[in-house]
Amino acid sequence: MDAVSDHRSGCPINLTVEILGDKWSLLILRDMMFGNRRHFRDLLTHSQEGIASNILADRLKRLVEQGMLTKADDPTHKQKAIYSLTERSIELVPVFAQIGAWGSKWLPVSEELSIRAILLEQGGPKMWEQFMRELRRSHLGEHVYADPGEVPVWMQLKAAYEEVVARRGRSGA
Amino acid sequence: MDAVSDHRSGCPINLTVEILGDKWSLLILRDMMFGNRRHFRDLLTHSQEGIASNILADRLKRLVEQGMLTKADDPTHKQKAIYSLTERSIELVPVFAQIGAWGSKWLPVSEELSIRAILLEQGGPKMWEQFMRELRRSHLGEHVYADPGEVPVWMQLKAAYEEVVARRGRSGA
DNA sequence: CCTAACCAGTTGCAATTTGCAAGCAGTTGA
DNA sequence: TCAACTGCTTGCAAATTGCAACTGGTTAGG
Repeated sequence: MDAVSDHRSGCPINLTVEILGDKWSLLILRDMMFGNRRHFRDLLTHSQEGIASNILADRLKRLVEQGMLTKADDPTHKQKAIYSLTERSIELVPVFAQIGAWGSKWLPVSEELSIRAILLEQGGPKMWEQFMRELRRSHLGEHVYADPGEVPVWMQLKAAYEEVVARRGRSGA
Repeated sequence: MDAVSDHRSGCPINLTVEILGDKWSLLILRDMMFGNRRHFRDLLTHSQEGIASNILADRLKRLVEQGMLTKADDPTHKQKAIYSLTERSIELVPVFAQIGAWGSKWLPVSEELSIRAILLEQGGPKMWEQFMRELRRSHLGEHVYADPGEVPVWMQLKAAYEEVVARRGRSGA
């Protein structure tokens, strides 16, 4: 019944690794967060890295059990399930921002896939907070109204991505 | 020869996961960074989570290959190897800080193992930078002099940890 | 000099996890 | 009515993990 029971240790890094420390969980959350994917097939067929369906099913199940996601019926389709981020997974935004910044600096990233990470890094905690508010609205159904003067983060990220893709399409390979 | 060759995708999150996305790599870096461990035996026998020697050997090899660590002979002992962090692994400090903060908030951490994470979060980017300077000095041998007025971060973390341990020793279990 | 402890791993093996391809029952839209 | 789509499941080979024992060499103490 101890906080440590069933875990290798009570260290916050270790406990996080026990949940997210595999080759796929973080990528699924990334796709839900930044790619706006909410359905199984959507995650499966648009996966950049080519996740297998059995792995996806297993990870979704685990993430739901761990409180990182919730699963609900889609009212528009009897077979469809909608997966949503929870508050605890939404609060991974700063973690994603730092990992994205680190990866963009040190690893052989492709330009069109790293532009969003760079933008998110430059935006800083203020932009992260705004993005988390947007995620709460669409995933938790919170009726928070956005500042009418601000451009939604997801829209900024989308525009930046498409700008790079268009530019590369015109000139390079 | 492309940036994507040999990788599942050029996404910074994915590339980071390919390096650190397993149950042990991040913990080894954590122990080197925050536990000041530099030798194989040291990492093996003081591992909170009980890593096996073959896994440790494999991960150290991989981390060296990936440029996250360097390995050198210890001049005081012919059989000893000294492992050091590199600039790229030192720059994971903000990532550790965010993960530690997230884990401390959402997971069943033990108080004595999370106090350092909380302190590092409260310290913010300024403290992270100072800590990275300290790591550069001891792992990269850089001759950067610390501001004489500031208490080293590792010392602050150590003091906070010991304070919790002492307090819990007196009262609780 | 002898010996026990210490050094960084290695080896063998069983159990678990992964990745791939194919398949499934039910649902929907044309 | 039927093809396409829904979220998975199954079977199986390959890779990875975890455990325990072991290795060849080094060093400190008596």
